[in-house]
Amino acid sequence: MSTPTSLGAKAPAARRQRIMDAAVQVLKDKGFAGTRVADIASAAGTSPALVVYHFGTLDGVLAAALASVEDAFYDDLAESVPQDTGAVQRLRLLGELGSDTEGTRDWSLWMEIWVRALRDDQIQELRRALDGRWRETVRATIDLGVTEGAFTCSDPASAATRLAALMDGLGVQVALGDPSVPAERMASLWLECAAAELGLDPALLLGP
Amino acid sequence: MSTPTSLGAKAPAARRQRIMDAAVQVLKDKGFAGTRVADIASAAGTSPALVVYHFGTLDGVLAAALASVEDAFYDDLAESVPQDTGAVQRLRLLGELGSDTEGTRDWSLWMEIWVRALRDDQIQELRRALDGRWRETVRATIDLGVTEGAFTCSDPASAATRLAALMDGLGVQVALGDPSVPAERMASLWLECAAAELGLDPALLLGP
DNA sequence: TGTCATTCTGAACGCCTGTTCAGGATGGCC
DNA sequence: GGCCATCCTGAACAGGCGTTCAGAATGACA
Repeated sequence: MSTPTSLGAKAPAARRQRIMDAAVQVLKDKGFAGTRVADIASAAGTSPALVVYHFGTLDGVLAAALASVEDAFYDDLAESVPQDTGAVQRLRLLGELGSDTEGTRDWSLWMEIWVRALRDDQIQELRRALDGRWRETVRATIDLGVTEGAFTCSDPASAATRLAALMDGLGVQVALGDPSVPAERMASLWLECAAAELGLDPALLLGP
Repeated sequence: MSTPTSLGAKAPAARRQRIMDAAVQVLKDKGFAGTRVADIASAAGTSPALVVYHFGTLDGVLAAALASVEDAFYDDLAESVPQDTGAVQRLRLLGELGSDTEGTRDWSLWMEIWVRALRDDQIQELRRALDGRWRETVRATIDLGVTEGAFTCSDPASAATRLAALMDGLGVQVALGDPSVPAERMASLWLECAAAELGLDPALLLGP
Protein backbone atom coordinates (compact mmCIF):
# COMPACT_ATOMS: atom_id res chain seq x y z
CA MET A 1 0.00 0.00 0.00
CA SER A 2 1.13 3.50 -0.65
CA THR A 3 -1.52 5.17 1.48
CA PRO A 4 -0.33 6.86 4.64
CA THR A 5 -0.72 5.01 7.90
CA SER A 6 -1.64 7.96 10.08
CA LEU A 7 -0.69 11.54 9.34
CA GLY A 8 2.36 10.67 7.33
CA ALA A 9 3.24 11.64 3.80
CA LYS A 10 0.81 11.14 1.00
CA ALA A 11 2.29 9.45 -2.02
CA PRO A 12 5.08 11.77 -3.10
CA ALA A 13 3.92 11.86 -6.72
CA ALA A 14 0.48 13.04 -5.65
CA ARG A 15 2.08 15.65 -3.46
CA ARG A 16 4.13 16.92 -6.40
CA GLN A 17 0.98 17.15 -8.48
CA ARG A 18 -0.87 19.05 -5.77
CA ILE A 19 1.97 21.51 -5.59
CA MET A 20 1.95 22.09 -9.34
CA ASP A 21 -1.80 22.56 -9.35
CA ALA A 22 -1.53 24.96 -6.44
CA ALA A 23 1.16 26.88 -8.31
CA VAL A 24 -1.13 27.33 -11.33
CA GLN A 25 -3.89 28.52 -9.06
CA VAL A 26 -1.73 31.05 -7.27
CA LEU A 27 -0.32 32.21 -10.59
CA LYS A 28 -3.81 32.92 -11.84
CA ASP A 29 -4.73 34.72 -8.65
CA LYS A 30 -1.64 36.78 -8.01
CA GLY A 31 0.41 36.71 -11.19
CA PHE A 32 4.13 36.09 -11.49
CA ALA A 33 5.06 39.18 -9.54
CA GLY A 34 2.87 38.28 -6.58
CA THR A 35 3.51 34.56 -6.36
CA ARG A 36 5.54 33.51 -3.32
CA VAL A 37 6.81 30.09 -2.42
CA ALA A 38 4.84 30.37 0.79
CA ASP A 39 1.63 30.99 -1.17
CA ILE A 40 2.10 27.88 -3.26
CA ALA A 41 2.97 25.84 -0.21
CA SER A 42 -0.05 26.94 1.78
CA ALA A 43 -2.35 26.46 -1.22
CA ALA A 44 -0.99 22.93 -1.50
CA GLY A 45 -1.23 22.37 2.24
CA THR A 46 2.46 21.91 2.86
CA SER A 47 5.55 23.80 3.89
CA PRO A 48 7.72 26.03 1.68
CA ALA A 49 10.62 23.71 2.27
CA LEU A 50 8.83 20.82 0.63
CA VAL A 51 8.10 22.84 -2.46
CA VAL A 52 11.74 23.60 -2.93
CA TYR A 53 12.67 20.04 -2.01
CA HIS A 54 10.68 18.72 -4.94
CA PHE A 55 11.37 21.43 -7.50
CA GLY A 56 14.65 22.91 -6.41
CA THR A 57 13.66 26.51 -6.83
CA LEU A 58 10.69 28.82 -7.25
CA ASP A 59 11.32 29.12 -10.96
CA GLY A 60 11.41 25.36 -11.06
CA VAL A 61 7.90 25.02 -9.66
CA LEU A 62 6.58 27.65 -12.01
CA ALA A 63 8.18 25.96 -15.00
CA ALA A 64 6.68 22.63 -14.03
CA ALA A 65 3.30 24.24 -13.45
CA LEU A 66 3.34 25.93 -16.83
CA ALA A 67 4.34 22.71 -18.52
CA SER A 68 1.21 21.17 -17.08
CA VAL A 69 -0.79 24.13 -18.38
CA GLU A 70 0.68 23.51 -21.81
CA ASP A 71 -0.44 19.90 -21.75
CA ALA A 72 -3.92 20.88 -20.64
CA PHE A 73 -4.09 23.40 -23.45
CA TYR A 74 -3.26 20.84 -26.10
CA ASP A 75 -5.78 18.43 -24.65
CA ASP A 76 -8.47 21.09 -24.66
CA LEU A 77 -7.74 21.96 -28.24
CA ALA A 78 -7.81 18.37 -29.41
CA GLU A 79 -10.97 17.59 -27.48
CA SER A 80 -12.92 20.66 -28.45
CA VAL A 81 -12.37 20.53 -32.17
CA PRO A 82 -13.27 17.07 -33.40
CA GLN A 83 -11.87 16.02 -36.75
CA ASP A 84 -15.13 14.97 -38.35
CA THR A 85 -16.82 18.35 -38.37
CA GLY A 86 -17.48 20.95 -41.03
CA ALA A 87 -15.50 24.17 -41.15
CA VAL A 88 -18.40 26.38 -40.09
CA GLN A 89 -19.07 24.32 -37.02
CA ARG A 90 -15.37 24.17 -36.19
CA LEU A 91 -15.13 27.92 -36.37
CA ARG A 92 -17.98 28.19 -33.93
CA LEU A 93 -16.24 25.82 -31.56
CA LEU A 94 -13.05 27.85 -31.75
CA GLY A 95 -14.98 30.96 -30.87
CA GLU A 96 -16.43 29.28 -27.82
CA LEU A 97 -13.12 27.78 -26.80
CA GLY A 98 -11.53 31.20 -26.60
CA SER A 99 -14.23 32.59 -24.39
CA ASP A 100 -15.07 29.71 -22.06
CA THR A 101 -13.64 28.59 -18.70
CA GLU A 102 -14.63 31.56 -16.59
CA GLY A 103 -13.04 33.83 -19.13
CA THR A 104 -11.25 36.36 -16.99
CA ARG A 105 -9.14 34.04 -14.89
CA ASP A 106 -7.63 32.15 -17.80
CA TRP A 107 -6.96 35.16 -19.97
CA SER A 108 -5.19 36.81 -17.10
CA LEU A 109 -2.80 33.86 -17.06
CA TRP A 110 -2.05 34.30 -20.75
CA MET A 111 -1.37 37.96 -20.16
CA GLU A 112 1.01 37.10 -17.38
CA ILE A 113 2.79 34.70 -19.70
CA TRP A 114 3.09 37.36 -22.40
CA VAL A 115 4.69 39.84 -20.08
CA ARG A 116 7.00 37.26 -18.62
CA ALA A 117 7.95 36.17 -22.12
CA LEU A 118 9.26 39.66 -22.79
CA ARG A 119 12.26 38.91 -20.57
CA ASP A 120 12.37 35.14 -20.11
CA ASP A 121 13.45 33.05 -23.07
CA GLN A 122 12.03 29.82 -21.70
CA ILE A 123 8.59 31.34 -21.28
CA GLN A 124 8.94 32.96 -24.66
CA GLU A 125 9.43 29.54 -26.17
CA LEU A 126 6.40 28.19 -24.36
CA ARG A 127 4.23 31.04 -25.54
CA ARG A 128 5.36 30.71 -29.11
CA ALA A 129 4.54 27.02 -29.12
CA LEU A 130 1.08 27.57 -27.67
CA ASP A 131 0.30 30.50 -29.90
CA GLY A 132 1.62 28.76 -32.98
CA ARG A 133 -0.53 25.76 -32.28
CA TRP A 134 -3.60 27.92 -31.83
CA ARG A 135 -2.94 29.87 -35.01
CA GLU A 136 -2.35 26.67 -36.95
CA THR A 137 -5.69 25.39 -35.77
CA VAL A 138 -7.41 28.53 -37.00
CA ARG A 139 -5.50 28.34 -40.23
CA ALA A 140 -6.42 24.70 -40.80
CA THR A 141 -10.07 25.53 -40.22
CA ILE A 142 -9.94 28.32 -42.76
CA ASP A 143 -8.26 26.09 -45.32
CA LEU A 144 -10.87 23.45 -44.73
CA GLY A 145 -13.65 25.95 -45.26
CA VAL A 146 -12.10 27.19 -48.47
CA THR A 147 -11.76 23.62 -49.72
CA GLU A 148 -15.34 22.92 -48.80
CA GLY A 149 -16.37 26.04 -50.68
CA ALA A 150 -17.97 27.46 -47.56
CA PHE A 151 -15.41 30.26 -47.09
CA THR A 152 -14.08 32.87 -49.48
CA CYS A 153 -10.61 34.01 -48.53
CA SER A 154 -7.86 35.34 -50.73
CA ASP A 155 -5.18 35.30 -48.03
CA PRO A 156 -5.76 32.56 -45.45
CA ALA A 157 -2.46 33.08 -43.67
CA SER A 158 -3.19 36.74 -42.96
CA ALA A 159 -6.75 35.97 -42.02
CA ALA A 160 -5.58 33.39 -39.49
CA THR A 161 -3.07 35.84 -38.05
CA ARG A 162 -5.73 38.49 -37.71
CA LEU A 163 -8.32 36.20 -36.16
CA ALA A 164 -5.79 34.85 -33.68
CA ALA A 165 -4.70 38.36 -32.74
CA LEU A 166 -8.30 39.52 -32.45
CA MET A 167 -8.97 36.73 -29.98
CA ASP A 168 -6.04 37.87 -27.87
CA GLY A 169 -7.21 41.46 -27.95
CA LEU A 170 -10.74 40.52 -26.97
CA GLY A 171 -9.34 38.32 -24.23
CA VAL A 172 -7.51 41.28 -22.77
CA GLN A 173 -10.71 43.30 -22.64
CA VAL A 174 -12.57 40.47 -20.99
CA ALA A 175 -9.84 39.82 -18.46
CA LEU A 176 -9.82 43.48 -17.53
CA GLY A 177 -13.57 43.59 -17.22
CA ASP A 178 -13.92 46.30 -19.83
CA PRO A 179 -17.61 47.02 -20.43
CA SER A 180 -16.94 47.26 -24.15
CA VAL A 181 -16.52 43.48 -24.28
CA PRO A 182 -18.76 41.63 -21.84
CA ALA A 183 -17.58 38.04 -21.52
CA GLU A 184 -20.73 36.71 -23.13
CA ARG A 185 -20.25 38.90 -26.19
CA MET A 186 -16.72 37.80 -26.85
CA ALA A 187 -17.49 34.77 -28.96
CA SER A 188 -20.01 36.59 -31.13
CA LEU A 189 -17.70 39.54 -31.67
CA TRP A 190 -15.02 37.19 -32.87
CA LEU A 191 -17.36 35.21 -35.09
CA GLU A 192 -18.77 38.35 -36.67
CA CYS A 193 -15.28 39.36 -37.67
CA ALA A 194 -14.60 35.86 -38.95
CA ALA A 195 -17.73 36.09 -41.06
CA ALA A 196 -16.50 39.33 -42.61
CA GLU A 197 -13.04 37.90 -43.20
CA LEU A 198 -14.32 34.70 -44.78
CA GLY A 199 -17.17 36.08 -46.83
CA LEU A 200 -19.73 34.32 -44.73
CA ASP A 201 -23.28 35.15 -43.72
CA PRO A 202 -22.95 36.07 -40.02
CA ALA A 203 -26.25 34.36 -39.30
CA LEU A 204 -24.64 31.06 -40.25
CA LEU A 205 -22.08 31.41 -37.48
CA LEU A 206 -24.24 33.00 -34.82
CA GLY A 207 -27.46 31.09 -35.25
CA PRO A 208 -28.21 27.88 -33.37
CA MET B 1 18.90 82.78 -12.57
CA SER B 2 17.97 79.29 -11.70
CA THR B 3 21.02 77.66 -13.25
CA PRO B 4 23.45 75.99 -10.87
CA THR B 5 26.60 77.87 -9.92
CA SER B 6 29.00 74.93 -9.85
CA LEU B 7 28.05 71.34 -9.26
CA GLY B 8 25.01 72.11 -7.19
CA ALA B 9 21.45 71.09 -7.77
CA LYS B 10 19.90 71.61 -11.14
CA ALA B 11 16.56 73.31 -11.01
CA PRO B 12 14.44 70.98 -8.87
CA ALA B 13 11.60 70.92 -11.37
CA ALA B 14 13.94 69.75 -14.10
CA ARG B 15 15.29 67.09 -11.77
CA ARG B 16 11.77 65.87 -11.06
CA GLN B 17 11.12 65.66 -14.76
CA ARG B 18 14.32 63.74 -15.40
CA ILE B 19 13.34 61.26 -12.74
CA MET B 20 9.90 60.72 -14.26
CA ASP B 21 11.40 60.27 -17.72
CA ALA B 22 13.92 57.83 -16.32
CA ALA B 23 11.12 55.92 -14.62
CA VAL B 24 9.27 55.52 -17.92
CA GLN B 25 12.46 54.32 -19.56
CA VAL B 26 13.21 51.76 -16.88
CA LEU B 27 9.60 50.64 -16.93
CA LYS B 28 9.86 49.95 -20.63
CA ASP B 29 13.14 48.12 -20.21
CA LYS B 30 12.46 46.04 -17.14
CA GLY B 31 8.73 46.12 -16.53
CA PHE B 32 6.96 46.73 -13.24
CA ALA B 33 8.36 43.62 -11.64
CA GLY B 34 11.95 44.50 -12.46
CA THR B 35 11.91 48.21 -11.74
CA ARG B 36 13.90 49.23 -8.66
CA VAL B 37 14.22 52.63 -7.10
CA ALA B 38 17.96 52.32 -7.62
CA ASP B 39 17.43 51.71 -11.35
CA ILE B 40 15.37 54.85 -11.74
CA ALA B 41 17.84 56.85 -9.70
CA SER B 42 20.85 55.77 -11.69
CA ALA B 43 19.03 56.27 -14.99
CA ALA B 44 18.25 59.79 -13.83
CA GLY B 45 21.76 60.31 -12.56
CA THR B 46 20.86 60.74 -8.91
CA SER B 47 20.54 58.80 -5.70
CA PRO B 48 17.65 56.62 -4.60
CA ALA B 49 17.06 58.92 -1.68
CA LEU B 50 16.30 61.83 -3.97
CA VAL B 51 13.75 59.85 -5.89
CA VAL B 52 11.85 59.08 -2.75
CA TYR B 53 12.38 62.62 -1.50
CA HIS B 54 10.49 63.99 -4.47
CA PHE B 55 7.83 61.32 -4.89
CA GLY B 56 7.53 59.80 -1.46
CA THR B 57 7.49 56.20 -2.57
CA LEU B 58 8.26 53.91 -5.48
CA ASP B 59 4.59 53.68 -6.39
CA GLY B 60 4.51 57.44 -6.30
CA VAL B 61 7.21 57.77 -8.96
CA LEU B 62 5.56 55.18 -11.13
CA ALA B 63 2.19 56.88 -10.85
CA ALA B 64 3.71 60.22 -11.81
CA ALA B 65 5.59 58.61 -14.68
CA LEU B 66 2.46 56.96 -16.02
CA ALA B 67 0.54 60.19 -15.75
CA SER B 68 3.13 61.74 -18.04
CA VAL B 69 2.71 58.81 -20.40
CA GLU B 70 -1.02 59.47 -20.42
CA ASP B 71 -0.48 63.09 -21.39
CA ALA B 72 1.92 62.11 -24.15
CA PHE B 73 -0.62 59.61 -25.47
CA TYR B 74 -3.36 62.20 -25.73
CA ASP B 75 -1.00 64.61 -27.43
CA ASP B 76 0.06 61.97 -29.93
CA LEU B 77 -3.52 61.13 -30.70
CA ALA B 78 -4.55 64.74 -31.19
CA GLU B 79 -1.51 65.52 -33.33
CA SER B 80 -1.63 62.46 -35.51
CA VAL B 81 -5.28 62.63 -36.50
CA PRO B 82 -6.03 66.12 -37.80
CA GLN B 83 -9.62 67.21 -37.87
CA ASP B 84 -9.78 68.29 -41.49
CA THR B 85 -9.16 64.90 -43.06
CA GLY B 86 -11.35 62.35 -44.75
CA ALA B 87 -12.27 59.10 -43.02
CA VAL B 88 -10.16 56.91 -45.27
CA GLN B 89 -7.06 58.94 -44.63
CA ARG B 90 -7.79 59.06 -40.91
CA LEU B 91 -8.08 55.31 -40.79
CA ARG B 92 -4.70 55.04 -42.43
CA LEU B 93 -3.20 57.37 -39.85
CA LEU B 94 -4.67 55.32 -37.03
CA GLY B 95 -3.11 52.22 -38.48
CA GLU B 96 0.28 53.87 -38.56
CA LEU B 97 -0.11 55.34 -35.11
CA GLY B 98 -0.59 51.91 -33.61
CA SER B 99 2.52 50.53 -35.22
CA ASP B 100 5.00 53.39 -35.01
CA THR B 101 7.48 54.46 -32.33
CA GLU B 102 9.83 51.50 -32.41
CA GLY B 103 6.85 49.19 -32.01
CA THR B 104 8.10 46.64 -29.52
CA ARG B 105 9.18 48.93 -26.74
CA ASP B 106 5.93 50.82 -26.50
CA TRP B 107 3.64 47.84 -26.80
CA SER B 108 5.53 46.14 -24.05
CA LEU B 109 4.65 49.08 -21.82
CA TRP B 110 0.96 48.67 -22.61
CA MET B 111 1.20 45.01 -21.78
CA GLU B 112 2.80 45.82 -18.47
CA ILE B 113 -0.02 48.22 -17.76
CA TRP B 114 -2.64 45.60 -18.58
CA VAL B 115 -1.17 43.08 -16.21
CA ARG B 116 -0.74 45.64 -13.50
CA ALA B 117 -4.33 46.75 -14.02
CA LEU B 118 -5.50 43.26 -13.11
CA ARG B 119 -4.63 43.98 -9.46
CA ASP B 120 -4.25 47.74 -9.16
CA ASP B 121 -7.38 49.86 -9.34
CA GLN B 122 -5.53 53.07 -10.05
CA ILE B 123 -3.75 51.57 -13.05
CA GLN B 124 -7.02 49.99 -14.10
CA GLU B 125 -8.57 53.42 -14.22
CA LEU B 126 -5.69 54.78 -16.26
CA ARG B 127 -5.92 51.96 -18.75
CA ARG B 128 -9.63 52.32 -19.14
CA ALA B 129 -9.30 56.01 -19.85
CA LEU B 130 -6.59 55.47 -22.45
CA ASP B 131 -8.32 52.56 -24.09
CA GLY B 132 -11.68 54.34 -24.11
CA ARG B 133 -10.14 57.34 -25.75
CA TRP B 134 -8.52 55.19 -28.42
CA ARG B 135 -11.70 53.27 -29.10
CA GLU B 136 -13.71 56.49 -29.32
CA THR B 137 -11.28 57.78 -31.89
CA VAL B 138 -11.74 54.66 -33.99
CA ARG B 139 -15.47 54.88 -33.51
CA ALA B 140 -15.59 58.53 -34.57
CA THR B 141 -13.61 57.72 -37.67
CA ILE B 142 -16.01 54.95 -38.60
CA ASP B 143 -19.01 57.20 -38.07
CA LEU B 144 -17.41 59.86 -40.20
CA GLY B 145 -16.80 57.39 -42.99
CA VAL B 146 -20.37 56.18 -42.86
CA THR B 147 -21.63 59.74 -43.02
CA GLU B 148 -19.34 60.45 -45.94
CA GLY B 149 -20.66 57.37 -47.66
CA ALA B 150 -17.19 55.91 -47.87
CA PHE B 151 -17.81 53.11 -45.36
CA THR B 152 -20.55 50.51 -45.12
CA CYS B 153 -21.08 49.33 -41.59
CA SER B 154 -24.20 48.00 -39.94
CA ASP B 155 -22.80 47.99 -36.41
CA PRO B 156 -20.20 50.72 -35.89
CA ALA B 157 -19.88 50.15 -32.16
CA SER B 158 -18.97 46.50 -32.58
CA ALA B 159 -16.66 47.27 -35.46
CA ALA B 160 -14.81 49.81 -33.36
CA THR B 161 -14.51 47.35 -30.51
CA ARG B 162 -13.13 44.71 -32.83
CA LEU B 163 -10.67 46.99 -34.55
CA ALA B 164 -9.40 48.30 -31.22
CA ALA B 165 -9.01 44.78 -29.89
CA LEU B 166 -7.30 43.63 -33.06
CA MET B 167 -4.76 46.40 -32.68
CA ASP B 168 -4.00 45.21 -29.16
CA GLY B 169 -3.62 41.64 -30.29
CA LEU B 170 -1.30 42.59 -33.12
CA GLY B 171 0.67 44.76 -30.73
CA VAL B 172 1.24 41.75 -28.50
CA GLN B 173 2.63 39.75 -31.39
CA VAL B 174 4.91 42.60 -32.41
CA ALA B 175 6.14 43.19 -28.89
CA LEU B 176 6.95 39.52 -28.54
CA GLY B 177 8.75 39.45 -31.85
CA ASP B 178 6.49 36.76 -33.25
CA PRO B 179 7.40 36.07 -36.86
CA SER B 180 3.72 35.86 -37.74
CA VAL B 181 3.45 39.64 -37.37
CA PRO B 182 6.59 41.49 -38.42
CA ALA B 183 6.45 45.06 -37.19
CA GLU B 184 6.24 46.44 -40.71
CA ARG B 185 3.22 44.27 -41.52
CA MET B 186 1.22 45.36 -38.51
CA ALA B 187 -0.40 48.41 -40.05
CA SER B 188 -1.38 46.63 -43.25
CA LEU B 189 -2.81 43.66 -41.37
CA TRP B 190 -4.96 46.01 -39.37
CA LEU B 191 -6.06 48.02 -42.38
CA GLU B 192 -6.96 44.91 -44.34
CA CYS B 193 -9.28 43.90 -41.55
CA ALA B 194 -10.70 47.39 -41.41
CA ALA B 195 -11.38 47.20 -45.14
CA ALA B 196 -13.31 43.98 -44.66
CA GLU B 197 -15.23 45.40 -41.70
CA LEU B 198 -16.14 48.60 -43.48
CA GLY B 199 -16.90 47.28 -46.93
CA LEU B 200 -13.93 49.04 -48.43
CA ASP B 201 -11.60 48.22 -51.28
CA PRO B 202 -8.35 47.25 -49.51
CA ALA B 203 -6.34 48.97 -52.22
CA LEU B 204 -7.85 52.27 -51.10
CA LEU B 205 -6.33 51.87 -47.64
CA LEU B 206 -3.05 50.27 -48.56
CA GLY B 207 -2.13 52.21 -51.68
CA PRO B 208 -0.01 55.34 -51.54
C1' DT C 1 13.01 -5.98 14.01
C1' DG C 2 17.00 -3.38 12.10
C1' DT C 3 18.80 -0.66 8.29
C1' DC C 4 18.67 2.62 4.86
C1' DA C 5 16.98 5.76 1.23
C1' DT C 6 13.34 8.82 0.61
C1' DT C 7 10.28 12.27 2.10
C1' DC C 8 9.24 15.98 4.97
C1' DT C 9 9.58 19.93 8.45
C1' DG C 10 10.77 24.07 11.50
C1' DA C 11 14.11 27.14 12.20
C1' DA C 12 17.64 29.87 10.78
C1' DC C 13 20.52 32.34 7.25
C1' DG C 14 21.55 35.89 4.06
C1' DC C 15 20.40 38.77 0.40
C1' DC C 16 17.81 42.31 -1.76
C1' DT C 17 15.45 46.50 -1.60
C1' DG C 18 12.25 50.29 -0.08
C1' DT C 19 12.48 53.63 3.20
C1' DT C 20 14.34 56.58 6.97
C1' DC C 21 17.48 59.70 9.01
C1' DA C 22 20.94 62.95 10.31
C1' DG C 23 23.37 66.12 8.36
C1' DG C 24 25.69 68.72 4.36
C1' DA C 25 25.12 71.92 0.35
C1' DT C 26 22.61 75.55 -2.01
C1' DG C 27 20.31 79.75 -2.99
C1' DG C 28 17.08 83.45 -1.84
C1' DC C 29 16.33 87.22 1.25
C1' DC C 30 17.13 90.65 4.78
C1' DG D 1 27.41 88.37 5.97
C1' DG D 2 23.80 85.74 8.48
C1' DC D 3 19.56 83.07 8.47
C1' DC D 4 16.31 79.91 6.75
C1' DA D 5 13.73 76.90 3.62
C1' DT D 6 14.63 73.90 0.13
C1' DC D 7 17.24 70.40 -2.04
C1' DC D 8 20.20 66.60 -1.84
C1' DT D 9 23.19 62.54 -0.19
C1' DG D 10 25.52 58.38 2.08
C1' DA D 11 24.79 55.33 5.41
C1' DA D 12 22.06 52.68 8.13
C1' DC D 13 17.65 50.22 9.17
C1' DA D 14 14.04 46.84 8.81
C1' DG D 15 11.07 43.71 6.60
C1' DG D 16 10.22 40.19 3.18
C1' DC D 17 11.47 36.20 0.95
C1' DG D 18 14.09 32.43 -1.40
C1' DT D 19 16.96 29.02 0.04
C1' DT D 20 19.70 25.99 3.21
C1' DC D 21 20.27 22.75 6.82
C1' DA D 22 20.10 19.49 10.49
C1' DG D 23 17.40 16.28 11.81
C1' DA D 24 12.70 13.73 12.37
C1' DA D 25 9.21 10.67 10.28
C1' DT D 26 8.12 7.25 6.94
C1' DG D 27 8.13 3.14 4.27
C1' DA D 28 10.58 -0.59 1.64
C1' DC D 29 13.23 -4.43 2.26
C1' DA D 30 15.65 -8.25 4.35
